[in-house]
Amino acid sequence: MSDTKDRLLQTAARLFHEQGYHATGVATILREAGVNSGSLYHHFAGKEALLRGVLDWYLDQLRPVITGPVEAAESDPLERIFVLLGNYRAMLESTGCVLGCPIGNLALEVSADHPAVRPLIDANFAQWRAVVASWIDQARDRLLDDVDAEALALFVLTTMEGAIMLARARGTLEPFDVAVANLRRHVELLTA
Amino acid sequence: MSDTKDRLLQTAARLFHEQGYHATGVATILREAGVNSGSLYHHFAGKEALLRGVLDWYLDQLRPVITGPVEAAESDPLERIFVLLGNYRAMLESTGCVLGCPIGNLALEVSADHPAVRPLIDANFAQWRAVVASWIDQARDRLLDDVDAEALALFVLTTMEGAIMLARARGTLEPFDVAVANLRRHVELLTA
Amino acid sequence: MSDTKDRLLQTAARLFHEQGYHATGVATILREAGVNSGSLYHHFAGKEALLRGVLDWYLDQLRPVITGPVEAAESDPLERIFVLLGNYRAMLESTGCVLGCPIGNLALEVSADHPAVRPLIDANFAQWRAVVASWIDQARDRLLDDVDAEALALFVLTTMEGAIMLARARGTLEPFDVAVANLRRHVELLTA
Amino acid sequence: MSDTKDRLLQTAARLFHEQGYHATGVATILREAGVNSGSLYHHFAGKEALLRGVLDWYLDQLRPVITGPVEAAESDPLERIFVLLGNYRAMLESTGCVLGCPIGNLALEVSADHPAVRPLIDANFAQWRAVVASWIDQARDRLLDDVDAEALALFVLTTMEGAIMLARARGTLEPFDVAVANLRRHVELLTA
DNA sequence: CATGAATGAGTATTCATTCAT
DNA sequence: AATGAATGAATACTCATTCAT
Repeated sequence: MSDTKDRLLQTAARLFHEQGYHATGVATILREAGVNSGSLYHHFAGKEALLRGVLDWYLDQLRPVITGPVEAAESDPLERIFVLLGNYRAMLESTGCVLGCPIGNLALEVSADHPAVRPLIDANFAQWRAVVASWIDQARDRLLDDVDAEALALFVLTTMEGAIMLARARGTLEPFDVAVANLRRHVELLTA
Repeated sequence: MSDTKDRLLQTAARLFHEQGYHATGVATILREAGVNSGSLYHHFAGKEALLRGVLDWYLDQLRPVITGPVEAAESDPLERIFVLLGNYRAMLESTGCVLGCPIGNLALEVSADHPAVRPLIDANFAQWRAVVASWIDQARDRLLDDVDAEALALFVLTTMEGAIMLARARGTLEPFDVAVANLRRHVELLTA
Repeated sequence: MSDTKDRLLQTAARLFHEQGYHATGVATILREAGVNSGSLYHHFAGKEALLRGVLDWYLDQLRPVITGPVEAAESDPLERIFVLLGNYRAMLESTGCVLGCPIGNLALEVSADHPAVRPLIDANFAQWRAVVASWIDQARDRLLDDVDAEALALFVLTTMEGAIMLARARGTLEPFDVAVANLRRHVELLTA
Repeated sequence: MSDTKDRLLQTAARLFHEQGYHATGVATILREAGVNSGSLYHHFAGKEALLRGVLDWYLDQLRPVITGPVEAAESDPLERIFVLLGNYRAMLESTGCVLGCPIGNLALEVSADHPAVRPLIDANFAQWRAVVASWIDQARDRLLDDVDAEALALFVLTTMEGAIMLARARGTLEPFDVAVANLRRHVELLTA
């Protein structure tokens, strides 16, 4: 991948995360990436294609950057869930509860009117969920028999996305922490 | 409240919900409300003030329109939670999983760069949560002693917001239903 | 004159002086005067008519407020010129060289495209010049025979307006003081 | 310099001179220059930056276009002053006393609320004054010993700016001619 | 592949003014 | 005389995109 294209993707990813898709102008991406407008349209069909490129890139990064390190750092499969959530908490904390999950931000803003983008957002969610499901599956002998790993993984994801949303709205970590505490209680009840 | 102002609020509420805040142009609001540009700025200081008006209006509507009917239709306090979630499901279903919670849509898009709006989003979440907490509190003798009504109400909210987000991203109701099923299981475990 | 009309005139006079005619919006005048838009158009035909009202008011004020006090404070007719210029200097000084002669500000901005206003600006200049000419005339026996009082009065006025312009452009009183020093020298040469 | 940028500068210079800064809309400049709105903001940061560009351009033009021809046409240094003033008189005459000094017009309108512009206006005045001072300096042996070339040059400038202002307000050349006659008398007295 | 000028519809907002009450 | 909502053209400026070099 050319350096220019890479710089565009990283800059766009950051700005879409910080400001959202519509609030981020192409001119801002170009300026901050140090790229000319002509070059953007050489590498991407337009702003939406750049967004798709960003979501592809997130998908590639998910295992090596997001879930892989959690697996390396924590061997207990159920505990990995809470280490992962703790990492998102750390991002919220270090940014004053401004930056949460980049996919979640885009999901609500872009799903409705950009049909070509929605599958990529869904794919990111699906892979995140699949990794967490694999962890739960590894702990299936500690869980009640009727626990569905895929379903519980989705519940982890909805909790995280909802928790980030409320933490951003409040401007404090409290909603995030309360939501995660509820989730932990739920997992404990399922392991009783 | 004047007719013009009311029409602006209702039109803006609908468009912000359907398209998001940034993707909705003032010109579109004016055209669909049948209002001249000058009149908007007679009633509101600007687009952001209009958004604040919308969020104030949502707050006023919450009990009479959202939670009140649930209380009228269902007497079991815990079951009310699932009736309420069912109503959001119905909105998703009738719009092809496009329209979910109007507050949640705005929370992620606007929290970061519109500091004057964030408290109003938080207030909407807080009041929703307070009503649900009051229901849980009414059922406290059926719940484990250590259940915190406020905390559990927040968990209901994060589940709902996360569930709507995933249903919109997928374009189907499945994630919503799976999340709600998890939540129901959680409540059942707390009533054992 | 009604209180409302008076307040409009005084507020408009101040704002036109501070910001200029085009840069002052009617809405600002109304807000700062505490008057409704309907009332303005009851008393004046429009913004330009308000400006004409201001210029009429300046003309009324000229003798009682501008030149009268100079005559009361200084008996030497030639010295009165420099007392008068000193008063304009004081206004420049107390406003950081921002506010000079209100008529001069408007003359350049409005003469070209508001033909109904120009005669009023000219009348203000003419009356100012007439008063100064009367002072010079009182000192005619101390001046060279060929000194034309009207002509010299105009020279005083051009010096003052040019001096204010340069002081505003520089942001210091130096150009004003230098110009007045030149003028004093000129008067001295004419009294030799 | 690109053709587009040049056309913008020349058109803006003309319109700012004819109508003033605030009374000239960006749309008018664009229409008369035959330039698209986007292009203006490619070359200039905004309307004020365009004004700064105009003032820079005036500064560049001052010697080659304004004072240079005077030096070529008239060898007597003191007489050059009156040739220069005569050129401004010709501009007033050919435009029905509407167009005077483009810098003076802007000085009063823009000095107060556009701090970034003021130094450029001052620079134009300063350079004009410096050229005239150099002429006076060349005639220093014909002038009284205590004549300060810089101070007298400023007096020439204030006279000219004040004279143009009054000629525009009156709509005739008479105030200009009277002011210049006074100035000529002053110079004669200094050469006695 | 890069450059950067050009495009022109679109943005939110302000303008002076009118008018029904 | 006063009120304040309504009017809609005009304001300065930004948008994503195109294209000749």
